[in-house]
Amino acid sequence: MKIVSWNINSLRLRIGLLKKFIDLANPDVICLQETKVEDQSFPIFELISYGFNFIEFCGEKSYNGVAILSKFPLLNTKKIDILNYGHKRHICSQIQSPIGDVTIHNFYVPAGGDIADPKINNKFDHKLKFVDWMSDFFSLQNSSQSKIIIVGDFNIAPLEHDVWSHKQMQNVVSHTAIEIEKITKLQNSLGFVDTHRHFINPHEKLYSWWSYRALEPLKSDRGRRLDHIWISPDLKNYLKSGKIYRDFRLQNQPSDHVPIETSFYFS
DNA sequence: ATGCCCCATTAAATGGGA
Repeated sequence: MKIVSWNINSLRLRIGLLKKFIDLANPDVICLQETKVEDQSFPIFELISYGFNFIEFCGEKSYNGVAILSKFPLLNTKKIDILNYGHKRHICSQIQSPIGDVTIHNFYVPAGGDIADPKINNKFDHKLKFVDWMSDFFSLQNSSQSKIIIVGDFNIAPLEHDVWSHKQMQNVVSHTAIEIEKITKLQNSLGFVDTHRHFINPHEKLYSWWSYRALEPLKSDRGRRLDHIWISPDLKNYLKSGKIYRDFRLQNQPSDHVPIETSFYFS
């Protein structure tokens, strides 16, 4: 079973690129963020005809928006308006998968604005509270609801080599100490395994996002690992591989984020 | 060295991304 997370930065603009990715990677489940499309305009039939018979989405005009595309049945879909901001930043479903029923949560964590001070920057305050909400939420999940996957654009690069320069990024939103503290607390809330770091040594640079401002993003390679696929500990034995599609940053009209993937063994 | 960008909405700016 292959699961993908991708901040696509406008689904309608990049539906062709999504199909190209599907042809290449053949994923079973795709979680999208920043779909930027209202539900009545969601290209549901186009995606069903592309092999995803089970689709759940939660969108709004211009901003945010999340979706789950699946080849396996999706049950009990929930869309939580986290902290009541009215933003479409969460959707979760139960996947009837070959490795049993798995609950998948798809998050688009707020970017947080420019200034890393919650007292003068409301967006940063929102971001910190959003991650706190996630920690509290998963702290309350009991062990009977096992097999949980959380994915999405967390907008935080937690490790030293998740950014191109740990030193120069220390005061830049996405890699500040307070954000790293919050996301580490989230990871500990349920003992989540960071699936990409499970396969790739923490001393190796690893990114999933490169600024649009870079002329040759992969050459200067000033990226950040903002996108994540985490699993509850009971899924660890199923882990097969992790992959980040770096080259997708070089496609025509790319998203600034690339697709990330985690594969699981059957049985 | 996050700077020289990109997207959606809407009609030449603006808000948001990060």
